[in-house]
Amino acid sequence: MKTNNRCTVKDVARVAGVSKGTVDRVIHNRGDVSEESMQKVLQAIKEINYKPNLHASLLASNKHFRIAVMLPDYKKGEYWEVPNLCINDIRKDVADMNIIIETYPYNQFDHRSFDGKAEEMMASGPDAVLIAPVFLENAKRLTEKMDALKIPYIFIDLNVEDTNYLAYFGMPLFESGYLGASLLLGPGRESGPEEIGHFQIRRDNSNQSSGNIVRREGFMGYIREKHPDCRVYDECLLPYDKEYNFAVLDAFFEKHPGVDKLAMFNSRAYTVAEYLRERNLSHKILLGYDLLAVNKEFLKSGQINYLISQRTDMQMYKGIKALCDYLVFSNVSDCRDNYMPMDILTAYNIDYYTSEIVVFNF
Amino acid sequence: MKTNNRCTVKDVARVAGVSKGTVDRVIHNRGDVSEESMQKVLQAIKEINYKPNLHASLLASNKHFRIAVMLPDYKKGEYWEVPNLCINDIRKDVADMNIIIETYPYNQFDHRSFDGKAEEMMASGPDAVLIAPVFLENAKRLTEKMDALKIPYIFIDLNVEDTNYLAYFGMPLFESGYLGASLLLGPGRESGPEEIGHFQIRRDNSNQSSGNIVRREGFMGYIREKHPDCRVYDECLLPYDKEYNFAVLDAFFEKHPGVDKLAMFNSRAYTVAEYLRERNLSHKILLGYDLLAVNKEFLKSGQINYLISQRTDMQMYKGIKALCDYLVFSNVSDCRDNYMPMDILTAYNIDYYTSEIVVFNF
DNA sequence: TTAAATTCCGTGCACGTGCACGGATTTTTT
DNA sequence: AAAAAATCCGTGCACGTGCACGGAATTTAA
Repeated sequence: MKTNNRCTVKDVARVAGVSKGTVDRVIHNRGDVSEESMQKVLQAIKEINYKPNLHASLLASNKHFRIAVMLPDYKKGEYWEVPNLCINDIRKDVADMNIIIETYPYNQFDHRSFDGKAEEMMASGPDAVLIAPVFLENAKRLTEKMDALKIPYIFIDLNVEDTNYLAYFGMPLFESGYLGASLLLGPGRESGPEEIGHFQIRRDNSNQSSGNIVRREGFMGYIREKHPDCRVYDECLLPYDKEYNFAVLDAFFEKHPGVDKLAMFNSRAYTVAEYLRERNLSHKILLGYDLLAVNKEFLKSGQINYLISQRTDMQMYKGIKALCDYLVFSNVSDCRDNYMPMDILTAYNIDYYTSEIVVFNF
Repeated sequence: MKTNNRCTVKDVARVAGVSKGTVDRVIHNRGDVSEESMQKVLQAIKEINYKPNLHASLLASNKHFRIAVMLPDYKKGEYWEVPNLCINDIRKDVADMNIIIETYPYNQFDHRSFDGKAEEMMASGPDAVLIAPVFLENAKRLTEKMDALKIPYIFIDLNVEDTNYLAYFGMPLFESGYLGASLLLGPGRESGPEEIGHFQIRRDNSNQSSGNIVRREGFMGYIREKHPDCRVYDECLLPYDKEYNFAVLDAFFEKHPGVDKLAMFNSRAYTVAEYLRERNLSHKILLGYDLLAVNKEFLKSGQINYLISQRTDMQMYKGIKALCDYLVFSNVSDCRDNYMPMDILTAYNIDYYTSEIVVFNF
């Protein structure tokens, strides 16, 4: 416990032989400074390695930044629950830094809902925006308005190409499919034919971006490269119709009794896991994505063998952090497209898969 | 961008009908306050939901906390390199919070070095200490001195039982062995005999804590439970003697030609990986621990199939954060023993295994 | 040569909290 | 009853930066 001795504007002023007002004008290049004084001040700053005191600065300039967040709304246990819930934590974490977060949740199945919330959001006049752009076209239209007003924005989870986004944080989709195949087939596998089942969920809205297609490409890429004699059978399920799905799966396994390895490229692996449990087919290996609570249960009970996950809360934190850096310091990260780690989860490491976030602002 | 309107001590004073000095005395319960005023102030604080302004506080009480860090010194590419290097980042990240980090690196092969650095460290009079206690006995003796001076301390990576540590951050060793076995044997394996090789590194200093023994127990636990007809053969290597090790391995595989799955419970899987490459034995499955640069290379080239890793930098961040919370707010986390996630790394997700740290303090 | 405009710069207050000092009131002692 | 002690509390300055105001010095206009 000792006392501070970092140098201040007053020190800079003394060294430069000017007043602290002049130093201030130089630092915030606010004009009204002669070239001579400017050079003296810059020299002094460098000489004594002056760094502004964040606390004094934040205290004196008593301003708040407002960040708007547009995420899909959610039902309990669904994919978007975690990012939504973690907003509250983030809010607390950045409150001390004079940053206010406002949310504009939209219906992920209704693009008009997105447009409505976007309008509402723009009307509030935010300083920066974070968006999960489920509706690519609508999001793209929104970017044009933000560009016009010079409001910086960041994409989460999905990316909208050819826009002026400040940064993007998400999973590498192709690679996550590739990784999935490598897990399902395992290392040291002798070559030879093998049958694999792939179940997708039918989508009705073609405007929605579908990362699953890219994942499947990655998956097939691995198989083509490493085990070209493997065969993948696709089948289509429905989001919530258990009876229908069970019938489809019964038919599928009757037709393909040799299929022991199963993959799903969305977050609904629990659908098939439920089937495997009820039909006593636990020997089949099932791979899924995203750590929903129900997926976690099936992972622990053995119906799901691998889950590939990313820390969705981390996307949020990194996104907000990037916006803060931009707003407060005009810092733009050198890396626009940021891919999150792909975490491999099994029954034996899932219990220790806790939050990795460290926030140092008290 | 709008202006702040959070309430201040002045507001509390007004509501409570006292002066801000009295409010201050209540907040820091520094005595000299009548029971009556105390109650009025507490009531007022609750009523208007007063939260102190961190920046004003940090600015006014111009004090610095000093945290001492005792880690093993390292050679490039070794296990302790990452924690050591990340200290510099942490230092920057906490500098704005009036926290100074001082390091006392010791020789991890010489317990007298530990004692010497410990003495030096204690002489400097730190406010808190973070320790990686490679030498359990020596660390234990150090804790007694720190207890006497009421200096809080935290353990990293290894834990010293029966001490008053504030918190511990590390990998769950037993479970990491259990997980390793589950990966090596894979899901959906039919029961039947199988031979597994385990290579340890000879240690000469019994005072050094050895997590590897616990890891092996976890490994064997899985095999006993799930695949009791598997057989594990142990073999002993030396840290740096390539010629000796190759001879040992040659003999081992001549004796046990059926062994195709290999495990090492320390960070030196690269030793065996090098052998496998030179002898063209890439079909054997090798499991190791800890993401050294050289292990990463062998992972990508296929000689190592699985690495189980933890984010060692995260240990450091969480440890320092816990100390900060204690020093600044007297906050003690409800959880003393904190186990880090066990990350499964393969050739196909390693490239995206980047730092997950988000620091919000600017 | 004087007045007006321009350029440049110093002064001083505000932000909200920590803390030292000393004053006012009450209680205890002699 | 007077003096001493103890208890309680208000005032005011300091922390380092942001920013507004106005003054001094210089240049331009009249």
